[in-house]
Amino acid sequence: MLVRESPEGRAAGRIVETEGYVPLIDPASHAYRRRTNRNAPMWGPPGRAYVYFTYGMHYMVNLVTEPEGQAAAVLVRALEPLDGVDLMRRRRGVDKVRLLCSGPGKLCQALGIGAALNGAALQGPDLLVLPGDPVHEIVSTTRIGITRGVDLPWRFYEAGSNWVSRR
DNA sequence: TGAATGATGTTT
DNA sequence: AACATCATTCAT
Repeated sequence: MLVRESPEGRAAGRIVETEGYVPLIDPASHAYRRRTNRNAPMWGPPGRAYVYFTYGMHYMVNLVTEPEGQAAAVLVRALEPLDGVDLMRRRRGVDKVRLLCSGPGKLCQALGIGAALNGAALQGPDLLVLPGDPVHEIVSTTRIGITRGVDLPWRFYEAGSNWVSRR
């Protein structure tokens, strides 16, 4: 479960879809080659967020998972909205709950995650990752929206979930 | 229900 | 020039 605390209130959801990105062997990873200014948080200590801006209008949030220097991260692609649904609606300008967090750009907008949270602690005042209801059956597929590393089966989602980015 | 497309700014 | 996307539009 991913919790976002802000002055506007709390918004939270259960993580139901992710993608893995690793350095050196994964051509789709921002950290494929080396440390750059943008991907620096991926190379840092685990337990922090890597937030980046893409397509001129969307933020994406990753959870840095491996020890310093290893640059692996998990992209959060979809949440099952649990808390602060009305706040999410306001931020998204959308009514249907199904559309609030069913994509990496959508959930960042719904939770108010932007550049200010790049490098933020995942056990901090603004972001919090907690155990949620367990995911019992996980499906793995190839990743979405990439042009390299297309055969690596590193997208994972909860079987039968209504909240993932593709039905 | 699905394919095509434009929006928009940073990175390489 | 590409990009870890989304909402809208137009076609089936």
